[in-house]
Amino acid sequence: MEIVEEGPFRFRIPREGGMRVPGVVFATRDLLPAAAGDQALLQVMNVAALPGIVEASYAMPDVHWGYGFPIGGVAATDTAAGGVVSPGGVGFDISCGVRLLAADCDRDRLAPRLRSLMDILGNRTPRGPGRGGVWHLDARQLAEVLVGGARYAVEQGHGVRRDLDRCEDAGVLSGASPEQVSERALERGLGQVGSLGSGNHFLEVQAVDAVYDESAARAMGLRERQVCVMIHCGSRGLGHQICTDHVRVMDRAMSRYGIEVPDRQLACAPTHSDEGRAYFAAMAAAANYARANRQLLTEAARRAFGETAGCGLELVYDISHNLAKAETHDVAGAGLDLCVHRKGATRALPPGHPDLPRDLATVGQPVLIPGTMGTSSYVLAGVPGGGAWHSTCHGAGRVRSRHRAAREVDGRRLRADLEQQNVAVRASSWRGLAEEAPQAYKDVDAVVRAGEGAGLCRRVARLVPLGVVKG
DNA sequence: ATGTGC
Repeated sequence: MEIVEEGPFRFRIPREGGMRVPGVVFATRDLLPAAAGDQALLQVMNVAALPGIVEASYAMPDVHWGYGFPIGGVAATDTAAGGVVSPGGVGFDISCGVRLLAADCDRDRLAPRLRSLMDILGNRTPRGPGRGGVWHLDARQLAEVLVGGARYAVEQGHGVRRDLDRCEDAGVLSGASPEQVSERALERGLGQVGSLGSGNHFLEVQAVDAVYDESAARAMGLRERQVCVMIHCGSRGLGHQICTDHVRVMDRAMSRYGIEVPDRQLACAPTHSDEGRAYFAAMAAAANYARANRQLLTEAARRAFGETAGCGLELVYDISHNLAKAETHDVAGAGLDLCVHRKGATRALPPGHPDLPRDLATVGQPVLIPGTMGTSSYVLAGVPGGGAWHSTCHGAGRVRSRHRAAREVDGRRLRADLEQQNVAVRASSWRGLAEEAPQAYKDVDAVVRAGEGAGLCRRVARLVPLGVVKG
């Protein structure tokens, strides 16, 4: 394959074969996927063949191999021109995302209480595969969660109104219908609201370690040495089942629409088709589930902080990095209705965008980047003119498979190393911990520098871990 | 990511 360095932080994969648009990768040479067997750039090319794709098949600096679409991929299709929606462009963990809470205390004040706080968070945070959640629902309430998201959770007393002001879409994605969610998905989701899951999901107690933009940080409620909580989780078994169900339906339907894709994992259907609309309605339901999930974990963290440290936690922002959204964008002077897939990529609205919370209108949207255990996480902001439909990276990006990381790293040893660095670790399995070792990931500092260099976002603050509750 | 599989 041909890849052309177009400028700093920007590579181009010219059109060939069935590609309808070029590929554009925002990265440095060092960040390009290089691991043996990593087909991410081939996947960027495959995505470029989707019906209705507009401008380019984009990849963010943390791009790596995924199911059909690369993780770190962004693709928009023109809905009026037969553009498609593809479950593989969202990912199995629908609306997986990050929420950042800012404590009204500094790290020095928390230090003497940190261990007992971590014990309580560790004991009370449901996590690991298949385990239950903190909110026990009946079927009727689950349907309300699927339609109402974090807003329903807050209405039921799990949070405060201001939380919703600081959620993407005010905590609820419209267009969700529980009727499009299978019985099996509902069963899997029933007992998991308020749970982390496993893999790279976590709840971290962090401290603000550096501030790059003082006024933006202040507007977001952040200052040096302040304690924060970062929650990274998604829609659990419910979202996974929805993805599985709709991939199957679309795989069978594609030929009826005359759609051919280079990889079956890119199964898709026109956004206006029955299959496309059904997926969108189910995807929105999973997105609302994920938002309620993060809202319930927020309330659990607030109780733990209140009891042990007498601290409150204010929501900075809640943003998804696995979602397809209906958005209108200016393309060659005309407003087009697009279906924007972001898979392992984060929306980054620029200052002045009408969808921003009023008090962040001049700042831009907070973008939350979870780093790797023991390294940094970042708060970024959207910038004017941001490319790739106002999108940027979502995390460090994996460079070694789970399998290889588990083979090379000893989980107990990793925990001891982290504790040595004063990071308290509450793991759920040694293997799971090993799979998430820092050496399995790209350098998150380099990833966010590349995002900034490519004009996709700007850095606001860096956060370092004090303690991690690992999924 | 996932009751780590069809």
